[in-house]
Amino acid sequence: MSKKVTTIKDIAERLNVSIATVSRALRGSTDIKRETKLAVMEMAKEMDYHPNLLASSLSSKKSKILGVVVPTINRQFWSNSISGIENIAYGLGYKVMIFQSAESFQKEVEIVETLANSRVDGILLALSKETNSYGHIQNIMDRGIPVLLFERVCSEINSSKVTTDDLNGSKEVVQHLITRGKRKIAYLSGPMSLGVCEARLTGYKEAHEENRLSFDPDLILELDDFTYEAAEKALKKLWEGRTRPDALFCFADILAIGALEAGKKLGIKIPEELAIAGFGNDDISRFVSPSLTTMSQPSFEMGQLAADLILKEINSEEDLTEPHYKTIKPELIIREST
Amino acid sequence: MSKKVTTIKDIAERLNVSIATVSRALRGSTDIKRETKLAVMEMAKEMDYHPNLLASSLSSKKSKILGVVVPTINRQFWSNSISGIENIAYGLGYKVMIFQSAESFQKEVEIVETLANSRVDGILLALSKETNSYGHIQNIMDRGIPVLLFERVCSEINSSKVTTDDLNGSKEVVQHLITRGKRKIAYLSGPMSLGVCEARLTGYKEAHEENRLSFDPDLILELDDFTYEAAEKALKKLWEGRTRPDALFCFADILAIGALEAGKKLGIKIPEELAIAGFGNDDISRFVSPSLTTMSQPSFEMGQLAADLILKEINSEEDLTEPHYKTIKPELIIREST
DNA sequence: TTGTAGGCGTTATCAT
DNA sequence: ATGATAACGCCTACAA
Repeated sequence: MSKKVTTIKDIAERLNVSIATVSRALRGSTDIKRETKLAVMEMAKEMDYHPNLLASSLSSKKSKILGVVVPTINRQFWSNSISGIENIAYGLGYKVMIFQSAESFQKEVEIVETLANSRVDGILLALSKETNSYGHIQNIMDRGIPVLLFERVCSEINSSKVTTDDLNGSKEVVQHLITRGKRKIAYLSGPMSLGVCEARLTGYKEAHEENRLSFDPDLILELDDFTYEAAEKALKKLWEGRTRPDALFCFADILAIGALEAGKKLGIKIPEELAIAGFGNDDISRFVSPSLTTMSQPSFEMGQLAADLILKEINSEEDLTEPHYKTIKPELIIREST
Repeated sequence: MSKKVTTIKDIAERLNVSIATVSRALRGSTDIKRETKLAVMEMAKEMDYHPNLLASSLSSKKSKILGVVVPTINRQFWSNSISGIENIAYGLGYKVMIFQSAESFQKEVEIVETLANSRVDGILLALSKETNSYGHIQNIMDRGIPVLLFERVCSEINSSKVTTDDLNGSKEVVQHLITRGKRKIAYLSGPMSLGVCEARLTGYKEAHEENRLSFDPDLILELDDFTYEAAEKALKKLWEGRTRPDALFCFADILAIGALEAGKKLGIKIPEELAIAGFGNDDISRFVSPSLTTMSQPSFEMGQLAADLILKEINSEEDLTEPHYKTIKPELIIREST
């Protein structure tokens, strides 16, 4: 009993009209008689008709699907952004296909290719930390697929972009630490290949310059993994290093919390001996003790903005739309750890 | 300069072979001469050919896409499960389309319909908390689409299922609290419409029965929202209620942590005056203070298992495969809060 | 091993 | 307002 799936053709036959008419009626085309339209819709229901989106997409060359690529959905920033993207997309009739690159360049390349081959209408992408060549992205853009880079962007690609104001955000945190009287501020960074990391380093430097302070390059550590363990190791290294820091600014809350816990284990007084600040304002940051000072990134809104931008691009007639750049300001949340 | 996209037809023409040959060569069919195969692949590269997955799916009636529906990807349990699903699916050449029902029945219905219309090869679904009728699911199953329910399941649907052993897990936690000398154990539950919540309540009851203890129904609170705020309110209510609890078992870590923080604010000594236990072992649970006793759910593995099961179902010849039920045991993690 | 030809289910372009 | 009919790009018997 392989239940025959009804198609518009079946409906057309039963109604003695052409399949074109059925197609039009079903999609609410204007130039169609009220009665036929109703008849079609009724028959569709009666015959338990369900449109085949594949066929529709193939024919119309529009899939109504947005592809999203993030390093992982397991971190709050990313899952929040995705929610924001979905929120906007869904309202406009778009579906979202989500992929995780797991910080692997190879996987990112595969995913992007798959997405393109699936004929998604647009791709929202946050680069993996391994990514430092961009041919795969340029490729799909050349194929005519709109791309928007968000949060993890690069200057080599001329697409629309949505980013955090990392430079000023970072500067603000460091300024805050300086104001608190700290003078040996360490920076626990991610890999500098990431523009975000670099931008935050620049903010760190500018804050020092503006206060006519120098800083010890030894206090800048580049971590490969965003894990508690990596942060713990880094803290120990810093604490035993030639210049013992009196403050620690971390690239992400997860690192800050790893360091904070490690610091507590070592008996370091926080914030007196060592002030700690993070970036991201993950849920968890308000619950650790001492609670964590951090920059709040409006991740949900960033997702919304990104989706909004790319959808506008997709639905704009002209092929020649200039890429849009949007930067969102993070907000300093001062808590006990500083 | 609308760049013409090359198709297998173009390749065929350039090579003076038939479309069928090209199609076969590209998909590594066995009965094809080595040389022609190589020639085709070379030409494909030269002409910058990219397969159109839409067309392929339409024709083959296989999309190689799995649909996943969860309440939200913002909670660790769900994002971890999804990672597990993706992990397995990706390895077998399947893509994953992720949707969030946002706990809305209406949205769940729409999503399921969309997924079915997109001709996904299978759907992995965790019910929204609003869902208490299941016609939309039965429908797509009748349409021949494999469905697997995970974590949030129901007995009304006869599909494969992957669940946590909620009953025994819950019983174990409560037993643990009893062993600690607690006798007035409150249960902060989600809506009882969810099978998970009910199962954990049963575990709660059984633990009491096995210890020949009675419990006060007033100590069982049903929350609608999984938020810190909801938990805070609930705790206050319990604390001022007619029976003041000496322990609190929460349906999810997020509730436990909300209660824990609220308790601290009220000056309640944890665990002496009030022991608190959660469920899920979110990252955050080890960082709150006192750190949280909780049941660890292997969410990633559950996702893997779920994907594995449904993919087996999809790729099994017979249409008549019996649904599989798998239950995964959670593990008690004892920390300071009890 | 390769070619022919008829789908797959819609949309879109011309006519009428 | 409706109908024919050709795409859309690929797959797959069936033939050769």
